[in-house]
Amino acid sequence: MDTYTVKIPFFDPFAVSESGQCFRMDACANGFSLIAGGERLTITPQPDGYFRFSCDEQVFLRKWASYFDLDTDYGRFQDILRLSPDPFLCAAAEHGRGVRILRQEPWEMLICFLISQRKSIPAIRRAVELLCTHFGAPLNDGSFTFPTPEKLDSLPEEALRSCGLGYRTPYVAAAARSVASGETNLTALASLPDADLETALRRLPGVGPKVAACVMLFGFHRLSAFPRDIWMNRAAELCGGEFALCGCEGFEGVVQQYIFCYARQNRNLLFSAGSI
DNA sequence: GACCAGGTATTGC
DNA sequence: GCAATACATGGT
Repeated sequence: MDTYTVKIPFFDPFAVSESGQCFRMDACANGFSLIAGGERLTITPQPDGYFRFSCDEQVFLRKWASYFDLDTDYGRFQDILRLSPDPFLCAAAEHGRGVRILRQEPWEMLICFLISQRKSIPAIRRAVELLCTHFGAPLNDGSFTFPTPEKLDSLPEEALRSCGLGYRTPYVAAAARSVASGETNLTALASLPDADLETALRRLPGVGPKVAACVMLFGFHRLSAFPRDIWMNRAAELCGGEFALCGCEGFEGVVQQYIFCYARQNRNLLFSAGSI
């Protein structure tokens, strides 16, 4: 088995797996394992900030270095947030220092975040996994890739519904139809400026401001996108209603991920309502 | 068995 | 415009 070991700053696979941006990354015996781009990858943490990946150097450099966004300087984000006037942002950034914005596939992000609305993260993971095991392509280790637009488009809605999609079933079906037919060309959308990309995504039924922002941030690497979810609203209340994001222009989405992880990890501490 | 979940579309004012 | 409401199903 080929492996490649490399030192990566500002990278914590656990933090990434808990960040809610991906739904197919799990803890395993050796560390963490994920499926993306039609392949499984295992990440084994090593001492002193090194990580061992289950692929050779060439594949890592060609594929995974980009996936883990190694060209982006997260140290700069950390430096800026450390000096933020908002103590909540300082704490969130420190807590989330190992989070990176993965460069995931737009199609997969579109479907995952259509499903995500009013579902808990465990429920999202379950629905996504059912979609993959039922309609994805098998890998040699018994797992499955994320299904293609053509595959989902070929299915009766009842087949989609059986994966627990509920009322989101027609949203997923319409997205599959639009992408498979070429009406929505996700590759072409990648070259649009942020505002036009958002407009195009929101033409799809079930894509509102929050889902569009997630697809932009996690699928198109638009780091300015700031998905406003219930965790942002809860956390913002602790900050007097709104976050002080001045100075964070261009990487608001990274800040959002820091806040998301921090708020969820400390839900009992921060939100004493208890029932959350 | 309530209650809530990475929201959105629709309706009514 | 903006507030209220329905929405399928699963996790806790």
